Amino acid sequence: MNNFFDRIYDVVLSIPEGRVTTYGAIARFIGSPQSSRMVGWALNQSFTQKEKIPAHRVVNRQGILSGKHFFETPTAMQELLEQEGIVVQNDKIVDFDGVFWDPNRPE
DNA sequence: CAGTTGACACCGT
DNA sequence: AACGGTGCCAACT
Repeated sequence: MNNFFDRIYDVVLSIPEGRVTTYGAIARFIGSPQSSRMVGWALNQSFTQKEKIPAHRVVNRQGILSGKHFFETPTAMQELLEQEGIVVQNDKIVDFDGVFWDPNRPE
């Protein structure tokens, strides 16, 4: 079925609270570093999936909340990240490097 | 069945 | 350093 997406979901769900990851990191984890776009696609479908995907923990390589527009409210993603303890400013994670979590290198 | 899109990333200018 | 254009894989129309 969604073998590809399922793997992406598994990674996203593996993101610890207060941490975030990038599309490139996930794409590389699934074995397709060039398929970063697929990660975004999977997260787009994540809303249709039964499983709850913390898409707010996934940002682009710049640490910018690129998908905030996809949430119910444009501020929902930022609010959620702030709840996790992540500092977000101007739709961008301030200490992105500090909260960045690599699926291939969990600590 | 074929064409276009898509929450990105990387290289070149 | 910043901006623009190209490349990638799979799904959607």
